[in-house]
Amino acid sequence: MKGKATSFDIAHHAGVSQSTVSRALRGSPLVNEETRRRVIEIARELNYKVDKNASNLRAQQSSTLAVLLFEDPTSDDSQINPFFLSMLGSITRACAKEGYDLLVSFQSSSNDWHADYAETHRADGIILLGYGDYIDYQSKFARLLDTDTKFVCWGASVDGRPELTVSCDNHLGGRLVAEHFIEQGRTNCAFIGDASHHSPEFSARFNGFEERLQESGKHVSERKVATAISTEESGYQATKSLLANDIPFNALFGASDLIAIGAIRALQEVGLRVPQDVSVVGFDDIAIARFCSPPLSTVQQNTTLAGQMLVANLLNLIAEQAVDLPNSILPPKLIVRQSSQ
Amino acid sequence: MKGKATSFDIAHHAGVSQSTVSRALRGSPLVNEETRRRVIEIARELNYKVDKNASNLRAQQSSTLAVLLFEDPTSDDSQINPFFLSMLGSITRACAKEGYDLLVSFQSSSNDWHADYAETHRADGIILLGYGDYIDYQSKFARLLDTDTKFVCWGASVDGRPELTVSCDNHLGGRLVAEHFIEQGRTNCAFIGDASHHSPEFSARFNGFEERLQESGKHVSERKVATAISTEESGYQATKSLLANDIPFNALFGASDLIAIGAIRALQEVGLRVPQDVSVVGFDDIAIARFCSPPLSTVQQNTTLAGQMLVANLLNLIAEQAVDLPNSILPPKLIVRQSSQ
DNA sequence: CTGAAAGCGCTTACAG
DNA sequence: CTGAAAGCGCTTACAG
Repeated sequence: MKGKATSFDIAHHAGVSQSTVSRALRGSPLVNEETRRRVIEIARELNYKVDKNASNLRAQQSSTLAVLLFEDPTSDDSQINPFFLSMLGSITRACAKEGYDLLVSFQSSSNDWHADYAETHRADGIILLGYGDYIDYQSKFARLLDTDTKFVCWGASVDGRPELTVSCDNHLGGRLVAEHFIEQGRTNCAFIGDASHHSPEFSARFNGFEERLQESGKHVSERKVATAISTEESGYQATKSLLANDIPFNALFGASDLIAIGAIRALQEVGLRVPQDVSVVGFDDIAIARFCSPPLSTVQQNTTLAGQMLVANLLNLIAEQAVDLPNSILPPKLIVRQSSQ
Repeated sequence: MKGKATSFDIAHHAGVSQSTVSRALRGSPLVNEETRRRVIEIARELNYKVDKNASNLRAQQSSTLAVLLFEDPTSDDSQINPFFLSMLGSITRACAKEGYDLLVSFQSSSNDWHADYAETHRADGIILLGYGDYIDYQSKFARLLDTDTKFVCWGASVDGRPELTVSCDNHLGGRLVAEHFIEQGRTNCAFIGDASHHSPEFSARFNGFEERLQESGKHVSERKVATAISTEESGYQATKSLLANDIPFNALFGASDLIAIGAIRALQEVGLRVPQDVSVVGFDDIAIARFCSPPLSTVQQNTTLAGQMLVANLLNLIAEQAVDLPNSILPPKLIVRQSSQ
């Protein structure tokens, strides 16, 4: 009878009805403690485990969340941004703590999302992760809202539904970087990333950065901004193109760590020293940042907290409870390492 | 009727029986093509999706695999070894390609594994990932075998069941590193890792390394071996303790990249230059290896292939088909970077 | 090729 | 506190 026992088997052995077995095992108060003990004991002996498919079907919920990790369309297929991998880790832990299983799926952001986890009852809700095109997303969000799918999103905000988003205070993060450069007297700044409205997170970082600079009477010249997606290679190429313009700068803000690391490679390649000639700061604080050369200054996002909040907010949404908006914006923290001092 | 349609609804609209709807949607040949087209069309209109809980329950299988990532008991809770994260990525892709969903769970290797994914029918099979204590694992493997759970394991072999393992040829990997050191005339070697039988992968790397050295009439003195688990900090500490012995060496093999990176930090801290004074090679080729300072030479494991094979072998196991053993050992590849030349 | 029916293994009103 | 019964939404023999 290896791994095959059903609640009827337990009921038979315990001399009670199958309903009672179910109640006892689910911790229902409607069951005598002595009976419960006996049922639990027998269930253990027979190595009985509740069949999740059956209980999910009956209870019309799956106790499972799904995380969709969508990748930049042009990014290297094999390399996932370590930042999101780290988020994935904290989401996994947060789910486990809440007694939920976690389904993981990678999606290329160019395709339609396989968002039918909810519709097929495989998951009660969905967590969306990824840097991508904001404009592109809104229609996909609309489809999710249309099918009444419960979801929360990291970073990109959903039109008119701020409670569906958890994000870092990217604007403040950008300000912190500018402040740091100002303190060092490095105000001839370049920015590598995407300052357009296609990348809400990157542009918020840029806007905060620019805002703080302007408060000091400085600003980032348009000619010192180059567009890049969040990969090392893209950061490298964008910086190369900037250097080709032959316009000097003494500080560079990369919209993500991967971009900043690529930028450092491009700078070093033409003989510029980091930080002596150009001070470089990234964003994310991925594990690599500590170990690259020179160690990278960056704006840290608290992924542990982020994962917990994504899960907590999603579970609230599923339970149809109000989600506490103000707490869903996490504070960034500047980490100064050698690349900027 | 948003997202609520059942197969009966489709049947009603299409003027056929519910059985026919099910057959049509599952691609059964027992259905007229014209009928099928109509059913599919109506299903799309009504945004009907098959309820996975119901179909799983009825068909007694879940089309889901679970991956258990167990972590070194002493490793930092927040940081998962990037190597396994990368494996996780390739497993996720491989699953998707096979039409399977993937559940992810982190387990601390000290605890009992929550291996009841199979018993509760949440997953058809389990993939085990992690560096850990081999001795400790055998009893856990025994329990899985006992409950007739389908599983495959990365790295650590299961007593008497070689077909359940996919791994890198760690012994050959160790040989490659020794060969590289010999070519450079760096044969006064140290090893940081765990050469005991508790860590089968690490000790295989060590044994291959030692074997090749001995073929050249050299060997690793016991006093130049220090034990470490796969974290940067542990590699750092182990190297410190080795340096404290004041026995010189001019080459160091770290059993994993994280260990090697910690070793480099320890070496540089006491003023030893890498690679001029000590040549360093790691194992895994995690993303960080390319970016650390100096860039780390290492033995690359093909995680994409590894993920595919783990999934393929597990699916074979589930289908009760013979698993092709010889192919389950992947070739390692030496990547030479600055840290060793 | 199609339909009526059984049944997967639970949860949960309903009735005591 | 307990039991008999209905039913979650499918898949799949069985009978045409």
